[in-house]
Amino acid sequence: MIKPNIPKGMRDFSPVEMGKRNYIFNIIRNSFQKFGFLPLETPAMESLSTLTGKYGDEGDRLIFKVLNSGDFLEKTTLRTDPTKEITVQNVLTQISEKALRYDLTVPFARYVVMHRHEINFPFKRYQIQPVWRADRPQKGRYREFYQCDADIIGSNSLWNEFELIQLLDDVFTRLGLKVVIKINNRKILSGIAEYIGASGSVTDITVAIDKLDKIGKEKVIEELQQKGIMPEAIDKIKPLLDFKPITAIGNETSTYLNELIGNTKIGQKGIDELKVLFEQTTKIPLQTARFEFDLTLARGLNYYTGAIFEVKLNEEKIKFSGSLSGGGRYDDLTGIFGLPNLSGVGISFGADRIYDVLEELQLFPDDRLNHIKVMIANFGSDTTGFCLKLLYTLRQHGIAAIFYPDEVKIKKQFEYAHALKIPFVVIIGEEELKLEKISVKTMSNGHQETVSVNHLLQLLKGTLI
RNA sequence: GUAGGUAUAGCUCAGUUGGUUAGAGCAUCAGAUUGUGAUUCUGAGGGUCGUGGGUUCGAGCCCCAUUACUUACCCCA
Repeated sequence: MIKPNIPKGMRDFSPVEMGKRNYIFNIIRNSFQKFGFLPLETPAMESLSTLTGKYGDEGDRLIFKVLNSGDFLEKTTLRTDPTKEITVQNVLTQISEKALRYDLTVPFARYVVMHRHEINFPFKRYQIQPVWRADRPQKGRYREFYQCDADIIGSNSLWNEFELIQLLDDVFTRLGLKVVIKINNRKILSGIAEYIGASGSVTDITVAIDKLDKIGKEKVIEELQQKGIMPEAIDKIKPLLDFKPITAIGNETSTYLNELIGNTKIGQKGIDELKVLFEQTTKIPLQTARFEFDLTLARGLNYYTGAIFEVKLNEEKIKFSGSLSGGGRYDDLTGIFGLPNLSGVGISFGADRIYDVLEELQLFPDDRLNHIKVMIANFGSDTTGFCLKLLYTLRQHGIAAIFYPDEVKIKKQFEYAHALKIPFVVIIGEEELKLEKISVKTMSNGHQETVSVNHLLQLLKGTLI
């Protein structure tokens, strides 16, 4: 006998959990559609070459590679070709040519390039699918998890950024979660890098700055030194490390930012973009989300070039450090696939993390989680005919109904209905057959009455109180 | 990749300086109640104490190894 198990970081979802997960997905999907995004799905596997090099060295390591089919060892040249050194990289390229998707953005870029002639730009698409990462699982981190992405590609307009901010606000408002939407602009960070004479190290600088709230100012400076940033350059960055998130950009902030970026064109553009978004959010305020500019927000993914977003939980009751959502503008994601100058901006919701947070805050609504409305109890073959007819009628009226299939003790049948949280149980025994009526019990309060079929339909449709 | 923690019934966990037959709650099943769940009462089943070795008269407990799980770091949703 094999002891049943599932691989590390993988999870089953029980019916109860699926009810909760669907609640989240439905809200997100509904918002996506409301904002005019169109659905798209891509396969679980992509060519390995599509994925590698897009997520940095760290990301490449976390891609799940799929072994080639057949006798892949026979086909390798490693044993016959003595000039080829046996390294992980060399072996890998010969035995694996496809991999599980690591996120939804890169497959989307690949799709856009492949279908560029049939797509109407600007293209707004949403995609809700699992992604896989060979990460060490821990709290809030899984090896298989769902991303819910919305991207607009083929438009440079800042209105897209603003729409995504509204979309974030819409989703988290409807989920009942208090969040803060943090925003920054990679152009400002690039401007700073250029000004301090370290343009080549933008990624190193952003990655280091991104760790600020975790490891503190001193350690960030240490890391910058290790990355080979000149001491005088680090001195110029130091004021940035004392930056505290703000909710509006006044004159004081502008002056401060201008000093940090010097006179760099790109830095100035970043500041301008930021100002437009803040102006918009004062004209059309967000429903519940707090909107913050955080100069120290960097985000690791290195394809971002403009605005970057991150959503964090803003609840006093619980601590949850991971981000619930994130995204940004990427100017040239499709360039690597041979389609340059196509700008896009997108966001991604982490459904699994949202689940964990809603669970901890007990914010899942009780209703809607079980969709079965009524169970017809089984009283034996004499009544089965009538029961099945009623079952058919109920379903014709769009009511989710089940018939207890086995002729067992009534007690057991009620226990079953109770365990499944089915709100109504219908009883049809000899007495009911004689009267041509049915008895219906409301499980929440124990009330039971004998009624006509029409009355039952009205009750189950909620038109009776 | 680095560093900790945990492993005892289906689940959550007790288990005294190492001492005789390893416990509780929940869950399951049966009954009190032959047409009624959630409450109450009674009873029952369920364990090679993760695995392998060592110390000891004696190990769930101490030591070593190993595996699995888990948390933090790195990175990220």
